[in-house]
Amino acid sequence: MPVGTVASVKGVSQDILEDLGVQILLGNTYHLYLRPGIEQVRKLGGLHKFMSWPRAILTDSGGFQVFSLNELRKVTEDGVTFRSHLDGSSHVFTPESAIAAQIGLGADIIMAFDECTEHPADRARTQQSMELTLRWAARSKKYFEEHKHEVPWSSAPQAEAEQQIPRYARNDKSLEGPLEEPLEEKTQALFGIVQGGMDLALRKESAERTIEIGFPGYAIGGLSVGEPRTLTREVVKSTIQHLPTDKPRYLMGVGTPEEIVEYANLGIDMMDCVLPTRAARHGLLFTSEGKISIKQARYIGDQGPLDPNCGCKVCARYSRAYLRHLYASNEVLAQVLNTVHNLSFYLDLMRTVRHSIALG
RNA sequence: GCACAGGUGGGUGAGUGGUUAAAGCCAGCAGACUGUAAAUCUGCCCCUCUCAGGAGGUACGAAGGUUCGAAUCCUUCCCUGUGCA
Repeated sequence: MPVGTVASVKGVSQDILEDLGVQILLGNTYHLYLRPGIEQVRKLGGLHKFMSWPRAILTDSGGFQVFSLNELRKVTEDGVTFRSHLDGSSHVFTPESAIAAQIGLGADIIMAFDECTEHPADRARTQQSMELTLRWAARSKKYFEEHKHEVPWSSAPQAEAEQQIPRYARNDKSLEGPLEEPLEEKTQALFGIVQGGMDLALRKESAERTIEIGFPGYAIGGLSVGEPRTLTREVVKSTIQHLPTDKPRYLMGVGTPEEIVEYANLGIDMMDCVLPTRAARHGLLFTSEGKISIKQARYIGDQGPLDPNCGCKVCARYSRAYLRHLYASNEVLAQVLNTVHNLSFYLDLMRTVRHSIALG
């Protein structure tokens, strides 16, 4: 899932994303809540319509932002008080308001409001944080069940609503990949999030108790927060065993090309990461032959394609020398082309993974 | 020719007697980036050694001088800009 935090995958337009075969995008409740505002998006017909994205969207609840904004926040039992990174104004998110916001945005998949436990954290702190996330998960679900029919597209006039119905509910055959039976109810899907830090026992407990609350999909959160990568893998490998195989299992916030293959191999169904898009903007490109820092002087006269084994439009058309020049010249086009390539590389990789799974 | 204003490291531009190999910015080089406060951030960026902490050399237009000590003060010269002839 490419990340489009503010209803924009930085550097590329929606038609490019469609051409790349992107099936689902990530958006962020926190950012959209601050600007342009949930009510504004709702009035404009929901996030799909607002950003003109006909396929699926997943919104993150804002739990992670609260974590990353760490000097600007205050966590209590009820929720989180934080200050806007835009203007310093004070706001409160609770499980209820985070879900209400996500209903207002109308994404296909929405996330329970969680606390992303910082790393490192001792066992007591990790457990206390995990317990809080569990209580918030129950509150998230309760609020969602009571309000899930209020999404913009479900309350819109029929014709318009049909257009805005998310892809998974529409059973859109034009998209690649096997499709399951359409859901009976045309509502959003609220996923729970497993926490528990780096403590495997707590991870197990968090998984079991989150399952007890009951969600149509489960995420593993609280990773990629500064821990060594080997530890991330260990926690995922252990945690996933406690999650049902007949529900989507979503690992939040990873990873490198090597890692996403590894995690898929462990059974992870969904992943999101800013890495391909951010790295692209910073001149770091992923190729079949490893990472390439296109800003390096060695590429100044390199007439070859970025990745000879890549079929993307950038590799088909432009040389490394040109891409380096665009980057060095600070051209916006560098960001566009680099992002197109990195996303293309990631999506190709995932297609290969799906193909491999299909082949057993 | 005269009168002002200037000449600082690849560029720009601070510094106007010692704590200055000389701020900042740009360019250049390298690195980081993993549920996006990120077109961002970090390091290097005169030369030579280095046990990486440092050591030595050269340097603020040129040449002389004053001084314990000069990019900073003085003299002459060269050059640039502007104005007047």
